[in-house]
Amino acid sequence: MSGTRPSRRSDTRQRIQSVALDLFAEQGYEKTSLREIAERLDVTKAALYYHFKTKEDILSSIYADMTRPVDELIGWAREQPPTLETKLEVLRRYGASLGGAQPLFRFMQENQATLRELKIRHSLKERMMDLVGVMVPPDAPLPTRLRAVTAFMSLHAGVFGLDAVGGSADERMAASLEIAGELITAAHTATGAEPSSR
Amino acid sequence: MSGTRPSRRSDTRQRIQSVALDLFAEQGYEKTSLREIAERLDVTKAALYYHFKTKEDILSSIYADMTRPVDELIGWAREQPPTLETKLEVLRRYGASLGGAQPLFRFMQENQATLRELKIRHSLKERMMDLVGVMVPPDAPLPTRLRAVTAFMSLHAGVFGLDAVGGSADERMAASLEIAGELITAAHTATGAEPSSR
DNA sequence: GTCTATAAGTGGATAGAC
DNA sequence: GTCTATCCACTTATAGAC
Repeated sequence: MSGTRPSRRSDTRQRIQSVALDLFAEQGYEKTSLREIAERLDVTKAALYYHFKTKEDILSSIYADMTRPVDELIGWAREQPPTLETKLEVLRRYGASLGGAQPLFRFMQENQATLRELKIRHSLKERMMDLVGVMVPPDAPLPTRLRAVTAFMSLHAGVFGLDAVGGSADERMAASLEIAGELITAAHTATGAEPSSR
Repeated sequence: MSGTRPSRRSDTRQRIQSVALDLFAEQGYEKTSLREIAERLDVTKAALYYHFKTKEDILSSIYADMTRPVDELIGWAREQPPTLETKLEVLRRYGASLGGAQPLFRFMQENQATLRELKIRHSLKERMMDLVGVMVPPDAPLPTRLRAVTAFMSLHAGVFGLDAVGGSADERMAASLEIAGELITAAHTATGAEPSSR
């Protein structure tokens, strides 16, 4: 190897992403100005424009970089046999992904109105439906599909937005996984995979 | 009665609220300008300022006027005996409230970041916890409390944001109530009210 | 009760020097 | 790769006429 790759490209780009995400998550996208981002980095607005074409471009790049794990999870899940065990594993991995990209997911959940207007795949809904597709067949009855949706919402609830309910982050995650597991189990058996004692 | 009350006060105030809510829900709070609201009503910005002190004041007034039913529901629920039947009735009534003030609740769900900064009781979380307090005792274990939270989230999911899951609004509401009912039933029996066949 | 006019400021974005 | 300087559209909000 002839060195550590000539293009470390300066880490400014990543520092911008990091600071921008913090501010976006804290105050919302619209209320965060480029001036504010630049100030916190001790550079000027014009410097931002060297690295990113527009404000929206900053957000898009963060989004693309951080959602890869979830996309990989969806890809992985589609290759597995649709057993209950697979589905429970998806829940566990998804929960872990949420933890890893917490500020981004929190931002996405709290700024849906903004994201709807931007050209970013607004992901919350779309990815959710991809995941639901892994959990239950597309022709499953409505309550069954909704059960799957609710399972993922329970995970989201456990990871952010529920400090009010108390407990540590780990405890909340464990509790969420328990509830999500019950919902998916109910949905799974309802699809006729293994008729339960009903 | 000496007439229909002197102060109809001009319905302009209400028309402003109505148009503003539409736009807020459609585009988000920050992206909606007073000019836009005024234009759609064929009045000028200054006219808005006659009826409301600030932009935020418009939103506050909408909020106050439309969330009364939920506050009343919480009040009602607190006077009832905490039976399972009471709790299921709370779910039904809450679902109906959501339907009645759909644009507002959708707005609140999609603009959490904005609401956090405004001086409005951001209600989504606070009201949710009030309702949870009706459903399970404050000292209930974490998974039990989280089950109650998830039940309300399921109702929200059924009312808005889930066109992707298919079905009519009525069908989604019925399915949501079913799932929410299951979660609350589990939480209820878990608190020792009536040990189930477990 | 609604208007015109304008204040005072912020936003995103660009040109061009260094 | 980062800066200075600037543009201009647009924002909330106010003063005061009608």
